[in-house]
Amino acid sequence: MALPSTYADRNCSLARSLEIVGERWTLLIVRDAFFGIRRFGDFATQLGIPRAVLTTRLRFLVQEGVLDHTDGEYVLTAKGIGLWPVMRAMMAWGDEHYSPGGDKRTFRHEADGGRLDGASRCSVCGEVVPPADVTIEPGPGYDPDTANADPVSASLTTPHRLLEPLS
Amino acid sequence: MALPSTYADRNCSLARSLEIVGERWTLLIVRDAFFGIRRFGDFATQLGIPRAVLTTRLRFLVQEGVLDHTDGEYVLTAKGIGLWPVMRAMMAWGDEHYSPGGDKRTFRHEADGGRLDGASRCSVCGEVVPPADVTIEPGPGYDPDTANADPVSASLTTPHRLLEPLS
DNA sequence: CTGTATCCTTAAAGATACTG
DNA sequence: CAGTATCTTTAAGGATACAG
Repeated sequence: MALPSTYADRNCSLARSLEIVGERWTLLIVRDAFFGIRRFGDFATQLGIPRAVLTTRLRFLVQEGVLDHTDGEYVLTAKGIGLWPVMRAMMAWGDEHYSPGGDKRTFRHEADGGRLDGASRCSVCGEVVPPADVTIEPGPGYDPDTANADPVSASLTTPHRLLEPLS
Repeated sequence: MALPSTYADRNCSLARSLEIVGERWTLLIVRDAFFGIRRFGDFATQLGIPRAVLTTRLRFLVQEGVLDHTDGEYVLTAKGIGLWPVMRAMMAWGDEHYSPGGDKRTFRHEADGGRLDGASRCSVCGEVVPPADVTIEPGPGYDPDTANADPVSASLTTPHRLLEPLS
């Protein structure tokens, strides 16, 4: 077979995680879920992912307990929210090495307005802040010119709290 | 085209990172580099990756400045070492949700023997420990039965310091 | 031991149209 | 708006052989 679903080395938790979220598109779907996207069509337009592929990915994430599917909405479960440190670590690395103008997005501790570092530690209170208490806004490196023009993307770049559905 | 090299949304540092390390096998190659593998043949046998694919991946990682290729050895650059938080976050998520017997591997602060959490924070001194000061050993959830039998894998499971070449 | 080079096969991406 | 259904194309897995 060409693309077996399993990496040879299952005795490693990295390989195991990659079997769940290592496929193409998957982490971008999870990211959008953190940013407030919940509906099939919104994922599709925001990501530009083929709808058939999106169907497969969403179904798999629901099956694995990363997303919950109720009333046509896909919402992160506690297990899915547990992926936040992964997202942040990847974003921080990308910002550091591929975004000379500064971070693409700024995350803040809603309670005190402190900036969060790559490990979600607040610059004001020093605590690690869970995603439910985090707000997102465009960062200094965000480039409006290369952003998508659709309404969904526009909602995404409006400052708001993580995990809350888009208005 | 089926698998273009670029995600639509480049205005996101996560998407940008995934363009570099989001391809199949790539993060496992980086993991093995952290664990001390440096030679083409060792990557190939440890991962069971087709040699042609390995060639492509290594070349790309060198081109992107994640690996340095000198004297037939592939070694992580500072930029590559910067991926450690990503690796750890993914391992921690996998351990939590897919390794009921406990963590597959234990990471310790070599200086004081403290255990490191998913953010590489030491349980003894409380500091975030860089990979060069970290030792790796099999964790409680490590299953020797499902481990590879080859000498390379055996070296990997022997307690040792990260980034040091295998003996 | 480090790669390249074939050749075959298949999963899955992309594009587009369509159904409930 | 949610999701299927086709159809074409391609990356990459698997096997194997070979060159420096």
